[in-house]
Amino acid sequence: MSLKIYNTLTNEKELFVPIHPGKVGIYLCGPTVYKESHIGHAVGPVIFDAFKRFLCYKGFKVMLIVNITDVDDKIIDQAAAENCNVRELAERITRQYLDAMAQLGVTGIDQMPKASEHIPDIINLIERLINKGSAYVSGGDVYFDVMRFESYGKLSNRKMEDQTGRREVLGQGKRHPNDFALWKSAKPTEPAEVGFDSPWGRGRPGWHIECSAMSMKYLGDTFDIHGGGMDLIFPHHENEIAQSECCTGKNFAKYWMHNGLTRFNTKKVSKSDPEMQRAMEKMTLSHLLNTYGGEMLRFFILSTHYRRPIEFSDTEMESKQKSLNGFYRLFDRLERLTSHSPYDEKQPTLHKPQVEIYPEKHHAFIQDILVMRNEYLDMLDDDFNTAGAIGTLFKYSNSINRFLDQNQAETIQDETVRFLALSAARSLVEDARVLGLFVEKPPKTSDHAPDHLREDLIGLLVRLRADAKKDKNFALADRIRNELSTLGISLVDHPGGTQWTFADR
RNA sequence: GGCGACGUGCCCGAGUGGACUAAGGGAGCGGUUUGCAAAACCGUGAUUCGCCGGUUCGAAUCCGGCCGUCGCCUCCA
Repeated sequence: MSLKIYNTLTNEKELFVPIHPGKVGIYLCGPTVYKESHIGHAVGPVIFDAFKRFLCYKGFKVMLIVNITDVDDKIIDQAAAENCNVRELAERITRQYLDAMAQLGVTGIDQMPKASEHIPDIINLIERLINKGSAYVSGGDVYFDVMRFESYGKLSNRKMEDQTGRREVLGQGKRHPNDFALWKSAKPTEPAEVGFDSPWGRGRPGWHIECSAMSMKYLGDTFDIHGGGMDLIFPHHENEIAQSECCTGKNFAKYWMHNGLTRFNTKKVSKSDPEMQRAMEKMTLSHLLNTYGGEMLRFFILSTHYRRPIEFSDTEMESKQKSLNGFYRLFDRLERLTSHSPYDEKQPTLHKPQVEIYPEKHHAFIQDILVMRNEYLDMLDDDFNTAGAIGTLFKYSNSINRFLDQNQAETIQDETVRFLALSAARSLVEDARVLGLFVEKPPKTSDHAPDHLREDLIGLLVRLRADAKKDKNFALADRIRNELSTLGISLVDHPGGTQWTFADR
């Protein structure tokens, strides 16, 4: 089966045919770095990282670009509020964002261009637009002239007439209310570090132009897929299309993929919504990664189809955590049985030609697994249905556990059964890795163990030893004292009880 | 006001014309197993997919209307 994806431009599921056979260029709109990133900012990168892995699995050579918008009004405002340097703020937030991406296993981004480092490209693009008559200078500002782009509104299905109903406000020096800034002149109150020299005086780029400049720089005038959150369709992506296509005279992106927005209490998670601000603490990436870990968050995001809204809540996170643990337990079970880990790439997966080498009574199980592999990949081919694909991963897990139970794998030493199950689990892991799941074995020790755990455990042993002494089981009592001693903990009995100390104290 | 999305069992969530007698997960209940517990496994749950009409041999799935929730039109992943 071949890949179909839903294209916002046509409002249809389309067969995916890359512009250049075998190669795919993807541009995803990244964050504006002015406040700590929240769960919503992880959705796009996780989905597109997983999508890239899937495309690579299918044999495409993929270039994935995610931008960082580090020149923007909001960064200036926030820096002023925090009384810090604009560049420093942007860099700090960017570092946090990159750290979160690493924890989420987002490894597929080839370039993360920053707006501030592409000012010449942006200026060049604006100049071309002015020369073509699609943009005009007004004071120190430059505006895009939407009347010059016939198909303005083709992405968001908006008609020009509809627009004027709500906001009649004709911006300072704008010819049409929908005209948007390509270049904004510097204001006297703004800090010096946010200004750049341009043919129109000192200033900085408008919001949409950096994405046009950077996407075309890295992927060419026309590229395969442009992605982002659904809230960007208008005006951001609409404006990107307008300015890019006016400039080059060519189609901009062939497919537009928009992910659903994350909600909390049915409302969109947003940095700028004051009501959301109060709940934001538990939705920042740093908090979520600390409490749940990267794989769990990734699993959570991919458990919903990308075009749907994700309903975030702690109870749902906990529910998902439990289901994810089921996979870990299965992997542990196989490791106990075979002394090999399903994470180990040297262990074989299940393949069709292998069927005959196993006894006939196991053929049904093998068939089962092979069917699931196909089902899994079919799901991903159908508009990248990761939710459905993860559903089949659960079926895999159930099937393997059942096979082990039925063959009493723990009590009957049947290496065929055990290693067949291991191979099946290896297939599961390999399939999951197409989405970037189960790439690495999670650490066994809990990072969240409280500091007092060590003391509590010693206390427990001391109490058990007291019970042993009461039962006159002095052999056990002495053993506990001796073994603790070799661990550097001395136990000293007093009439009132037992006192323990670390030997080095 | 304009544009758009969504409404599936207790919760989450796939399915978008026939294999749906609606996947899967979490919770619940009953069972197998177990010294006990946990885990695992088995069984159980929507005669029904917001409501009302229509198209069709056939609809959760297409069309129309209504209700509800949310998003965009100002900054947003």
